[in-house]
Amino acid sequence: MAYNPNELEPRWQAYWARNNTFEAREDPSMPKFYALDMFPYPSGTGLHVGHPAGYTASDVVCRLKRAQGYAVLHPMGWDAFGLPAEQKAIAEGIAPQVSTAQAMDNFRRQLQRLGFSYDWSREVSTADPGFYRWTQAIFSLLHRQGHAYEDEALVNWCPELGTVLANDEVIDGRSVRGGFPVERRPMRQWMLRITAFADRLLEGLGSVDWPESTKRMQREWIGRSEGAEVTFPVEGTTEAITVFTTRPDTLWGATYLVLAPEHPLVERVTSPDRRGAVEAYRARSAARSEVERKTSREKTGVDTGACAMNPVNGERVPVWVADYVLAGYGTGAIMAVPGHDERDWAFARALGLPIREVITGGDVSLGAHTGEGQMVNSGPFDGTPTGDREAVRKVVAWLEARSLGRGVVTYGLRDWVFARQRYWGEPIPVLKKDGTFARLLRDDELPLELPAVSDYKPSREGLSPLSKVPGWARVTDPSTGETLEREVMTMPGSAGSSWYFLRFCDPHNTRELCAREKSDYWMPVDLYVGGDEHAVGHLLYARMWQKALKDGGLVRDEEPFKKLRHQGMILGEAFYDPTKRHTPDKGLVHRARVDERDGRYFERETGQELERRVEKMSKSKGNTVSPDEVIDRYGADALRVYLCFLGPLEADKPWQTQGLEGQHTWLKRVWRVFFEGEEDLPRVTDEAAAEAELRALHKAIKKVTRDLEALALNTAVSALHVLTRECLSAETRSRAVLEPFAQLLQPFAPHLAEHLWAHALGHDARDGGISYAPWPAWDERYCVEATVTVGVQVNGRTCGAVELPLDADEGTAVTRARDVASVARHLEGKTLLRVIYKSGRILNLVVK
RNA sequence: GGGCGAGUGGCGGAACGGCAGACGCGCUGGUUUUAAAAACCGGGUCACUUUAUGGGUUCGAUUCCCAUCUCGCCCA
Repeated sequence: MAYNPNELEPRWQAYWARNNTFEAREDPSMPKFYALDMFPYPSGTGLHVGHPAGYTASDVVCRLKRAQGYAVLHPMGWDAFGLPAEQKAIAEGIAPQVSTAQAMDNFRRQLQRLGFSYDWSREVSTADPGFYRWTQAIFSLLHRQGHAYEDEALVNWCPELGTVLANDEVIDGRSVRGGFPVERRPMRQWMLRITAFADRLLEGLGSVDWPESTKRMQREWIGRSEGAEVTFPVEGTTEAITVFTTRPDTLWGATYLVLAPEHPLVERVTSPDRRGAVEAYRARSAARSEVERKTSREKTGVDTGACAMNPVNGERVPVWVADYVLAGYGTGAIMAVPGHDERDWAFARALGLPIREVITGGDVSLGAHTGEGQMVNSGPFDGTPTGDREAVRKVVAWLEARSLGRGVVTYGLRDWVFARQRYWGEPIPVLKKDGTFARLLRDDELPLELPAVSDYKPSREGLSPLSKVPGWARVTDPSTGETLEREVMTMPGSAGSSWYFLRFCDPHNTRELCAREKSDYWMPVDLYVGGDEHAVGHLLYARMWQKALKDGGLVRDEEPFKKLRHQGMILGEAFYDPTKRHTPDKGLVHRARVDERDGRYFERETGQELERRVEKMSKSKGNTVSPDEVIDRYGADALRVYLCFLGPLEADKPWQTQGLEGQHTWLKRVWRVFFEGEEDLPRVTDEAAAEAELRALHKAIKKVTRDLEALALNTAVSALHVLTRECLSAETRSRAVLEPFAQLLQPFAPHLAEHLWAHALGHDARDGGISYAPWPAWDERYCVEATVTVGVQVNGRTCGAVELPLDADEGTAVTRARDVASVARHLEGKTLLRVIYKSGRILNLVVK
């Protein structure tokens, strides 16, 4: 026989399951390692090969860590609530409970076929009442902490889906799922006060090992800006306009004020003769979307006829209304400093308003000067340099001393809309009386389970389907006998995922969401792997919950995820008919209808030549590859190795089936290192290994170990390729080399490694297999060579190489280099000016 | 418009500021075979003064700095 993954892999998977090989056990005497994958939404279409790309990386690291003596927690579960299952329920009448359970079974089966070392005894689903009972308990905690409140909020309302969507569920005014139009509409909502955590969310980023780009995105999302609120009295009235500015040092350059069209003062300050124009303008801007208003280059606005007084110098400044000012930011009103702000400058230019220089260093007649300089035309502050925000601090102190304004901090971050008008989510554990909050459910009333319903559509008014379940929506309070109503909104999809990592530490606890001793042992997550599309959503929400739970004494750590890495996407090929570029599907031709000839692609029926593009894998593009079909042909080990080998973890990588075949071929060669002949007789002997083999081995141990710790899986695999080649050409099949070889292989191709361990190396399967065999250590003596090839450069250009002892001195090196013909040629007739010699690296001869 | 990241053979990709192209795919010659596949052994890949382009720093730049172009992602 030969290497046969389809026979061998299921056997070892059964072996791991039978022996609970990957069960995580707390052991205070051992260092711990918690590796977490962002758990998937179990969709009906199953996994494609993009999913396991990240899972393989974390699994490889877990397998290394176990061998290195860590107690490893590596769990998997399901982000089971969500819109697709609900849409399916509306369309086909299949209960989400049923379709989700089926999808979970399929995902679990697919993941298990890949041989991931998950502790399946800790599997959780966010849609399981035993889980969401605690999601509800956390909501109650947040409510008690004052972080959950009801408010009218402008939300993204999608009439077609009958629900409110999060900002990241809306793109270009349409729903991400379904592409239906979305409108802004005020609605009563549950909100979570994530803004209360803004500073802690910023500070925490300083202590985590995350990609810089992700940290930056969170910082920008939080959008902290320091500035001042300054009040401008409106002439002839008792009203005053409060503006927010990040540049109080430019106050003396304010030549007009601008109110957002929605600002409540607009009505009260507008002079009678301007009322008509202002009303017309407000109506017009109400029809424009926020995005449109922010991006439009054309600056429009109308004069209200009112004048305000600049409190710092008593000047009269006109009050305008313009929609480049947004009601939701700051106070909804700005002081315009056209000399030093680009939008203000463009607006002033367009409408003929005065522009004044108050900071030197630019020419305000040509454009806004936004850089630093010295304050001028600024009364007592003339001559103050504006660098380092020192001028800002001085002006704020001056304003505060005269009660003209105060220093404030504003945030771009908005509170978190924490409610959906839909069925398939966690019920919010709240009872109401006559439509207003009565009380939270008590602990002994949880979980508040989702009732079965027959109709999954929202009501006409946009209320969740739960409102239509009479026996559920109205209840009698057992203690008081009062008739109360249940909250019929459910929680958003981001609820369960905001704390699931804690439940994995103690998944079966019926008394607490997670015992402190368990979370204190396992948390924080040592390695979190997932897509960068969650950079600001999930990763911010989860951090906020962690902080709230810490305040409640339920967890110890301020930050849940110590180290974060994003895996890139696996891209597939998609084919397009260039003549149909403007059709709705952009000329997409399904993979099954494409023929390849000489590296060109043609549509089978029509013969039309097609354009090949590498794009994200998706069902709709017909370019997905299922792990099942790959495993059937090549085995899970080959798939795992290929995913590791393809390229750096964070990079987007195109899938090529031929590349996968290459890794399958490599595993077959590994097989032949350990077995020979038709009968697969083990070749391992107890004879001593040759020096060359030991060198190859120890270099491989060193490279694989270091690369794995840096998550450079692709180069680690290439080191194993090299080791394989050395072993195949070696004279001996020494156990001293092959045993560590199998161990190095184990993280990548665990099934094959187990097989080699048991059948080629003769380990008793009752001893627990290869997973916990101590990771081999390398001996540096075998990693350094006695002689090295050193490149020789003349004037920085490489023109040859010499073989030198590692400790050769400069003189020897130069003498030897002169003997090399290609070097001598470059030296002919020149004088040697300088020699740069870095032992073992380079010899550079500078000549003239 | 702003921010970030990336441009290296036919392809995926390697290279602490030091011999560019490890490793793999593809291609190709051979051995074996009735033939093919598989397997094994070998080969170069005219990219060649060269890592998108132009400058700079340096004895030396794929690597560091500046500008330009192209692509991707995010924000607006």
